[in-house]
Amino acid sequence: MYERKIKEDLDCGIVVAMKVFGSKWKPCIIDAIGRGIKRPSELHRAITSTSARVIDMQLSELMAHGIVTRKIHAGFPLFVEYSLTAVGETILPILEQLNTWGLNNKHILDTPEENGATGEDAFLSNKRTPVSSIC
Amino acid sequence: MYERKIKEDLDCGIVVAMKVFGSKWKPCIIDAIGRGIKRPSELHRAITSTSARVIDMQLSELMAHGIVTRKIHAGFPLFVEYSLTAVGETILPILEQLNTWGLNNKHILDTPEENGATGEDAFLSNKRTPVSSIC
DNA sequence: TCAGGTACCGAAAAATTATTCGGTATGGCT
DNA sequence: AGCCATACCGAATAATTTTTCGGTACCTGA
Repeated sequence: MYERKIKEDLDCGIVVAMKVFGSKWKPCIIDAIGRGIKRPSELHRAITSTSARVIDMQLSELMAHGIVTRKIHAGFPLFVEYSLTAVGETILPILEQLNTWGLNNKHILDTPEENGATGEDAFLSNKRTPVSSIC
Repeated sequence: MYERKIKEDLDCGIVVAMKVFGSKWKPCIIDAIGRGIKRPSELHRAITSTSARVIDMQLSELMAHGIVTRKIHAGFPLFVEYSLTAVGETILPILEQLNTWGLNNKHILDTPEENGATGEDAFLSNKRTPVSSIC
């Protein structure tokens, strides 16, 4: 018989942030909306690494947490537009840092072996890649 | 019969960053080591929201990715000390931002219902909490 | 009425991640 | 030898997240 022994600690800001936008695709979706890709069909086309269903689900979670809002444009053609809330906007600079870090350090995931024990090599080889993500 | 249809896209820095330190406990571990909590037994005591096994496993992944190094102090008492590599250090400012964001917005996870559609209320109620996490 | 675009959702399966339990090994102390 | 503290690991299970498949519904123009 198993029984969960450990309760969550929501007093840690990092834990909170990871719960709100730390899933596999939410950062990419927030990033895309921040770049002006706002319609579901556009998002589905822009984020090709996952399925439309996933994007829809994550969008509704983001909406439930007040990160994005949904506006229905009636008329024709009927379409929907997601936008970042004021809170959602505050996530963008963090995503930019995450993206920069990832681009500068993507070699880490290249070869499972060969990790300079000191990390100095990796540090020196940083390229300071300009920011731009297309997940 | 299922068959994976979508391949990963490691050209997105955000995806890379999330893979390297985006798991449930890695940010807390990196944060703790950055604060000088370096011995496994210390980490186990400091991070009470998860088990020792998890911390050990995550540490070895962080080591494989060149984020931390392990030093064995022989003699008595024999003990182990983990330290951040130069690359690992570059993660700290990002964690600080994540923590600040989470502390400022933890109310988001409070009530599953009641989300101001605009997010303005949440924005105005931000407290700009000073940074400090004890996961 | 039918095709085509848009937006969405339910449910099952798969994949991933986290957790628990029960070990091993080393060295010092009594 | 027995006990304690340290550090670590294997394997089964649980929990969570992601993915797939197969739908519904609405509106328009042909």
